[in-house]
Amino acid sequence: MDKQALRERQLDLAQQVRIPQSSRQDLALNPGDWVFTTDVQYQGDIGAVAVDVLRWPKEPVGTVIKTYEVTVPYAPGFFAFREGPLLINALEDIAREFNRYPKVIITDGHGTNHPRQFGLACWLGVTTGYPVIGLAKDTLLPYTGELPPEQGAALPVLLDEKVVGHALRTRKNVKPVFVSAGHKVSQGIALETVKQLMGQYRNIEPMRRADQAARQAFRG
DNA sequence: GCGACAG
DNA sequence: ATCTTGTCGC
Ligand SMILES: [Mg+2]
Repeated sequence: MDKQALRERQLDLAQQVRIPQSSRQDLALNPGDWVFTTDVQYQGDIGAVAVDVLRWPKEPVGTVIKTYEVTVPYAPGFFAFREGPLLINALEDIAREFNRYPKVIITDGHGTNHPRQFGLACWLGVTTGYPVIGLAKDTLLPYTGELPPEQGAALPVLLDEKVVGHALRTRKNVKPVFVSAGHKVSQGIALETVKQLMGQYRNIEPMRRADQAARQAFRG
């Protein structure tokens, strides 16, 4: 598939994305709910997927590591087609081996903060039906305004006057991360959920663990 | 045309 | 993302 065909595929699938407008249909996390956070490390054509499992709001349960072959090259704006299938594999393996299913998933990559409002978190949500939140360290779209230096400060990211995500300062005086809804969660709840997972570092706690674990897969 | 880009 | 340990600075 060429770029234009992939763009059309994204625009088509984007029709299936559901971002709740009323709190009635929004994500509601209760104590003990399962939250999965994913990250992937790449080495050649191998991808090591790490899935951090936690019970809301703060109890780390463990991290699962799985490796799969990677067949799709990276291209900005089309990241979902590369990383998405690996995440599906990992979720299927976890379901089979541990009989465990997430209430929400947090991905290392954007949701609606995307030129066609269809980043990795949207793709994963539409593909699986799970609520998904996108979390990335850089943004393709600009945010305007002066982001206060304090931890917890946030500013919206706009696309055609629509809020498609937020810049969130997870640590004082450090470059923000970017939070956006992927599927079945509002921008506001996505932001609040990530805020509650902030720790001492720029990366939220579960993403740090996933990053660390995936990295570990290629060492010893 | 320039620039610049999730992982 | 990867190549990669110690070192510099807030
Ligand atoms: Mg990553």
